[in-house]
Amino acid sequence: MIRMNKQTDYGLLLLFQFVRPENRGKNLTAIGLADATHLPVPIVSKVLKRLAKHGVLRSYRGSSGGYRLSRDPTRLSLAEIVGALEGPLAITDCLDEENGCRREAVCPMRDKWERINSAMFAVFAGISLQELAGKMGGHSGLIGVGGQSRRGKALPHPEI
Amino acid sequence: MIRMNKQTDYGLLLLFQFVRPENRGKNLTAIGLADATHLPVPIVSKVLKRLAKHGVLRSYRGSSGGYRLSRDPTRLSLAEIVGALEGPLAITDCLDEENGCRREAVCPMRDKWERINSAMFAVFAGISLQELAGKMGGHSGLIGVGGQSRRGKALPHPEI
DNA sequence: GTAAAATAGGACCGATTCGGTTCTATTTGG
DNA sequence: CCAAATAGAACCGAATCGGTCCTATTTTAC
Repeated sequence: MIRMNKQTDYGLLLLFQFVRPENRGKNLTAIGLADATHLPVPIVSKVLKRLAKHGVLRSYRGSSGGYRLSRDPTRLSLAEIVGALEGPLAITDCLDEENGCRREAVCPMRDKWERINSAMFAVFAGISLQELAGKMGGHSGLIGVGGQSRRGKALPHPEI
Repeated sequence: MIRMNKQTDYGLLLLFQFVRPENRGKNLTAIGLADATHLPVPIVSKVLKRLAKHGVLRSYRGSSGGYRLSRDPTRLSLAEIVGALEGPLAITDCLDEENGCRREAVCPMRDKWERINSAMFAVFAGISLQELAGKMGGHSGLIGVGGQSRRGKALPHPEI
């Protein structure tokens, strides 16, 4: 019922690379990351661009360019990352100004969806990239979750 | 990032009808529900069938047949409803026995996704149909949410 | 100042999924 | 036996997804 698309999956794998101690403070390039993760370069590039566009990564052009985290991984939330890769959370036709339902005053669903969505968001917002990337050591906001991507035949996750 | 499809939306609207006091204990038919909700009959029928197939509703054939809730609405969770309409929660290629990632021992994502997924599930499991259908009176598990369906141009939600 | 290395951004395509419709059983009650 | 109802599957167009490719643009290094 909740489906995480593959690019989100790839994106997290890539972001983990940035958290590795030996990579802290370095610019990582699309090619280098593709090599490290064994993912195809075009995909890596596309995902990185998207992350940069939404402020999760900062990009630097030119030779010796690349990407780095826009912030300390303790301050990058899963909500932000997933939001960058999957589009805005909780866009419902109900809430959409243009096509949306014009019967807010009567519609019984609207406020309920809003509340449910906030609860979901809170779960994601409470998990930092650092926690995700870590060895699950320190307490994380994780209560217990399981996730996905449902279509396509995933490339196996390479070790990071 | 989380997207609820339209049938789930319709499904909840339909289920709300079953919770209305004047409908308690009655068989409600697809045609009757379509009329009450102003949704097209085929869609209503399809959604009801799916809910029945997954045990949210119980169906009765023949004339004077119809549907009713399989359980008291206080004991039907949103997790169950959404699961019925959107398919199993948290099916990831990672976890899929057939095509899935064969590197569980190494893969850094698997347990994290599992935990995140469980957290999401817990949010949905903690909300009953009764709470959703209610006037938001008594305390509900809802912390605050907002939701959606992103494609298609939704029919406006009729009053229930 | 020029070449090389890197990102930016969008077009594109096949495959899948989604939303919705329709048709044919099957069951049940009168 | 007929009518009313669900069961279930096939089907179709449209939108989305996963992935590739191509053409700017920017920046560094020489």
